Amino acid sequence: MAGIKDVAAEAGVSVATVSRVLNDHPSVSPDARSRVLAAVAALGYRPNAVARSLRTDQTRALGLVISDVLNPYFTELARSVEEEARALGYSVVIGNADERPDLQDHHVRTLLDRRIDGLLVSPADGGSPLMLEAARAGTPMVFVDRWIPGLDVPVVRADGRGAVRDLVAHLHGLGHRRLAIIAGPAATTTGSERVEAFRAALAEYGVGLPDAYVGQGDFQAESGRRATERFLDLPEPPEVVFAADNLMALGALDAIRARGMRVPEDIALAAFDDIPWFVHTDPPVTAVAQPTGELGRAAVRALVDRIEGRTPRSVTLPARLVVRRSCGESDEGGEGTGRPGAGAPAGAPETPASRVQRSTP
Amino acid sequence: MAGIKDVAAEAGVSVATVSRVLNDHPSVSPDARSRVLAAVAALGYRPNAVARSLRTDQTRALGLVISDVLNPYFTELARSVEEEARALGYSVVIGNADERPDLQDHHVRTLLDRRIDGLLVSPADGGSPLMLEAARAGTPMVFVDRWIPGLDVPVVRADGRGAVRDLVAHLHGLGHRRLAIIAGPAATTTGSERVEAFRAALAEYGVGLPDAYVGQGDFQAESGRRATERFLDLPEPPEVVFAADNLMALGALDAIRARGMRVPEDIALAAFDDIPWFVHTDPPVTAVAQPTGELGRAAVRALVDRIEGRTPRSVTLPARLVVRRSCGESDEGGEGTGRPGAGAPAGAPETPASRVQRSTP
DNA sequence: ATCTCCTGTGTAATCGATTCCACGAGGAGG
DNA sequence: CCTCCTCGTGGAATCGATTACACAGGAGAT
Repeated sequence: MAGIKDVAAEAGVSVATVSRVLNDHPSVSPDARSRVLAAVAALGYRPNAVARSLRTDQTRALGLVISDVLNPYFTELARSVEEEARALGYSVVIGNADERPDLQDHHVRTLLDRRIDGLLVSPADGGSPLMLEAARAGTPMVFVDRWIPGLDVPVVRADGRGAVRDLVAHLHGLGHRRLAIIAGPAATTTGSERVEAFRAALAEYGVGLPDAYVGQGDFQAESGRRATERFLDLPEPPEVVFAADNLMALGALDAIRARGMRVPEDIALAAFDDIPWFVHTDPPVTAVAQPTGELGRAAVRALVDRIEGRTPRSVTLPARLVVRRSCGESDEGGEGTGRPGAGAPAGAPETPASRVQRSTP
Repeated sequence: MAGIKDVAAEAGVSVATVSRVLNDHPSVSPDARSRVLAAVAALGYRPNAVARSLRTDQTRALGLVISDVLNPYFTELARSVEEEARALGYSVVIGNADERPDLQDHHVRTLLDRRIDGLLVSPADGGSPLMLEAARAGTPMVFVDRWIPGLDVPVVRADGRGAVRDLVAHLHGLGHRRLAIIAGPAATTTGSERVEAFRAALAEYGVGLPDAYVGQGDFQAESGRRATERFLDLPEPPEVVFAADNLMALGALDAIRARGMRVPEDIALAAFDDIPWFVHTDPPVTAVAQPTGELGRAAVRALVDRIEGRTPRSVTLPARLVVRRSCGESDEGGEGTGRPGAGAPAGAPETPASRVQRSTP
C-alpha cells in the first residue's frame, strides 16, 4: 500500500509538503497543492490512521461499552451514538458487556489500550476498580443511561419519575391495588431508581410495595420469567407486573402465557423502555418511553465537548408514558373505568397530557 | 501514561528486554523477567496498541459492516461475531450501513484507513467500486448472509431453499393458493434469492407467482407496509403475504392491522428470519429461522483463517421452518385441514420433520 | 542598494513499540 | 588453554505519519 513517501516522490515534493496539503495547512503554493492532489489520486493513497494516531495522540474514535446489545433499547442507543459521532468526525468502537462486569472490564481495557479518545459507558455494575481508575486518571468519559455515583463524570440519562407516576395513576385509575415490580440489579442505578420511583408513586396513592412484590431480575428475559412465576405462586398474586426493562417484560409475558393466563384480563403488564415490537405483541404493551435517540446524541456531544476541551454538561431528559392495552381498557379520559372508588385521591399529582400518549394501533 | 521506556528504567533493563518479556520471547533470564513484570505491575503499564500496530502492521481488529443494526437478525449476528472474535483474540469494529450503499462505503473506507486486519461484510448493494477494489487489493474479506457475485471472497450464509419449500408445503396444505412475497432489493443476493426460492417452490405445486404478487421492499418496515397496502388494494388480494425479512413483516402486520383485518383469518403472514419477538406478536409469526449464531461464528473463523494464512472455506448452513399461528391453524400432521383437494400433489417434496418445528407458545 | 519580513519548502526529530544485529560472558569440546 | 556455541542483553533502525526548525528567495521599506 502506497505511503506518504511514494506520494511525495510522485509529486516531486517532500513528505512535509504532502502532509501539509492533506491537513490543509495554509502555507502551500497552489502549484504544489495540485501536484500533490494529483499524486494522491493517481496512487489511490489513503493516510495510515494508525501512524497518524501515534504521532498526534488522538484516534478520533469513541468507545461505547453497552450493557447488552440484544436489548433493543441499547441497540437504538448505539445507533444514535454512532450517527452523532459520525457527524462530528468520530468513529465508534462498541463493546458488549452482556450485563457481565468481567466482560465490561475486558472491553474497557481493550478500548483504553487502543487509545480511544473517549469512553461512553452504561455500567453493568457499581464500578470496577478499572473503571474508577480510568475515571480518576482523567480519561474523557461520559455515563449514559446508568451511572456510577461519586465520580466526577457527566451523566446523560432519562428521568422516569414523572412517567412512572403517570403509570401508577393510570393503573390506580383502572382499579389496580396490588402492584408488583421486577427490578434490575441493585448495583445499577436504573436497577434501584426505578423501584424507588415506583414505590414513591404508589405511596402518593397510599398503596404500599411489600417485599414479596419486588422481584429480583438482571435485565434479561429469563430473570423476568422467574420473577413472574414467583409472583404468580404467591397466595395473593399481584394484579399488575411492572418490568423494569423490556426484556424482563418479555420473560414475564412468557411466564404468564405458560400458565394459560391472559393479559390484561387475568393480570396487567407494563414495562420500562418502549420498543417498536410492543405495538405488535399480544396485547400491545403499555410502556415508559425514553427519548433514546436524543440521549445518545446528547451523550456524544458531552463526550466530544470533554475531549475537545470544552466543559461537558450532564443532561437529564424526561421519559413519558405510552398507554396501550396491556393494563386494561380505559376510556379517552383514562379515568373512571375502574372499580368504584378508584378515582385519584385528593392531592394526587396531575397527569400532564404532554407526558402521556395513548396509542391505539 | 507510562511507556515502555519507563518500565525499562524502573526494571533496570533495556526496552528490548521489556518488549521480549511482554511478548514472551524465550531468551530472557528468569531474573530479568521477574524484574520487568514487577515494574509493569508497579507502574500499571499497558502497551500502546497503536504503536504496536504501526510496527507489526496488524491491529488484531476485525471490521464488521452490517446492513442494519436495528434489525434483530443482524444484531444477533453482530453479537456472535464479537464473541467468536474475542475468543480468537480479536476486537470487532462495527459499522452500520442502514441499508445505504453510501454509508456502507463510508464505513469500509474508515475501517480500511484504520488498518483492520480483515473485513466482514453483508453488502447493502451489488458492490461499489470501493468494495471491488478492496477485494482485488487482497484485503482479507468474508461475506456473511449476503454476498457479491463474481468475487473470489468466501461466503458464509444460510440456504433457505429447503425451509421455503417447507413453508410453501405448509401453506399449500392449509389450502392457500394465492401467495405473495415482499422482496428485498434486487441488488442484494438475499433480495433476489428468496423470491426465486419461493417461486420455485410454488412451481412444484403448480402455483404461479404473478408480478402483482411480488412487492418491492428494501428490508425496512416502512416498505413492508407499503407493499402490503398495494397487495390489499388488488382486485384479488393474496391469501398469504411472505415477507423476505422480519422488519418488512412488521410493516405488513401494521398495514393489515390498519385495515382492521385479522391474521390469519383474513390473511396469512410468514417471514424470513426468526426473532424472539415473533413468539409474542399477535398472532405468533411463522418464520424461516437461520442459524444466526453459527453463521457469525463460522464467518469469523473463515476470516481469521484467511488473515492468519490458512485457506478459508465458504460455509452454507440450512435454515429451517418454525410454524406458528400466523398462517392458520393446522393439526399435528400439518396436512388435511385445508380445503378439499389441498393435499400435496404426487411428486411434491417430502418435508423432513427435522427441518420443521411446530412452536406452540 | 541594503535590510527586513514573509512565504513556501525541505530536513530531521518524534510518537511507542518490535526486532535485527552485535557483543560479552560462560560452558562444552578438543 | 583455546575455540566455538549458546544465551541473554542492549543499541539502533524501523513502521508512517506530523511538525519544529532552518533556510532560500522575493517583495517591500528605508
